[in-house]
Amino acid sequence: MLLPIELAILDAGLTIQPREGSFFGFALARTLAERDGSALVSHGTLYRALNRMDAAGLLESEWEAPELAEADGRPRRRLYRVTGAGEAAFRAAARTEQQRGTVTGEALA
Amino acid sequence: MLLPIELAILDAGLTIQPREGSFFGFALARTLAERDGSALVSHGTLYRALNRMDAAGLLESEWEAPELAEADGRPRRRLYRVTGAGEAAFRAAARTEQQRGTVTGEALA
DNA sequence: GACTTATACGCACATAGGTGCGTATAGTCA
DNA sequence: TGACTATACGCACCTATGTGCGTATAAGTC
Repeated sequence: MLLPIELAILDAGLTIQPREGSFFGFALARTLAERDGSALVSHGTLYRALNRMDAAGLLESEWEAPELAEADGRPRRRLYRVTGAGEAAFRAAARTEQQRGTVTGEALA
Repeated sequence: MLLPIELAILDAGLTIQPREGSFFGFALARTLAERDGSALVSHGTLYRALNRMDAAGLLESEWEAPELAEADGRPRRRLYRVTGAGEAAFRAAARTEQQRGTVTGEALA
C-alpha cells in the first residue's frame, strides 16, 4: 500500500508533470508545505521517500544538465517523473483515499 | 594591497596546490578555521573574496566535472588555482607581513 | 492480547556555493 | 582634524540533496 507521503508526492507530481515535464525535491517540499499550511514533511523524509519510490519503479529520475544549474547559479536538481506504474498505483489508492480527504484529487481530473 | 583574507587564501592555496592540484572554498574554510583555532572567516566573506580574486586575476577557477561529484554523492565544487600574478602578489606581500605573524609563511618554503 | 521487529518519521546536521543587508573600518578630501 | 564615501565584514538566510540517530507507529508472531 501507498503511504500518505507517497500519495502526496504522486498527487503533486502528476499535477506538475503535464505542465513542467518533471519535478524535483526542493520545489515539491515547498508545494507540500503550502498545501498543508505548514512544513508537514521534513526534507530528509521527502528525499528518502523519493529514493524509495525511484527504486520501487513508481518514479524515474535523472540529474539535470549541469549547464542549466550553472546558468542559474544554483546546485543541480534531480528531476523526477511519475512512471506508468506510479500513476496506476496512485489512481488505485486515490479512489479509496479520496473520501477521507487525504489527497486533493487534483491530478485525477 | 592584499587584505588579510586574501593573503590567507593565497597562503593556504599555495600550500595545498602542489599536493592536490587545486583547492575549493569549503575545504579552505575548514583549513582557515583550524589554522586560527576557530571560524574566523564566515562562508559568505570567503566566497566573496574568492570571486573578487578570480575577477582580479589572482586566482583562476573552473567547475569540477559533474561525474566526480555524482560519484561521491555531494554538490559540485568550484576548483581554484593560484595564478602567476597571485603567487607574485603573495610573495611580495608576505615578505613585509611575515614579521607580524599574519601568515604562516608555509607556502614560501 | 502482549511482545518483538521493521520501518517511516522528524530533528539535526553535513556538503557546497551563494546573496541581502546593516555595520564597522579604512581611505580620501577639504 | 573632521566629514564623507567606499568596501570588507559578519550574520542570517537561500538553494539543493543527502545521512545519522533516536523515537513512534505499524505489522507480524506467539
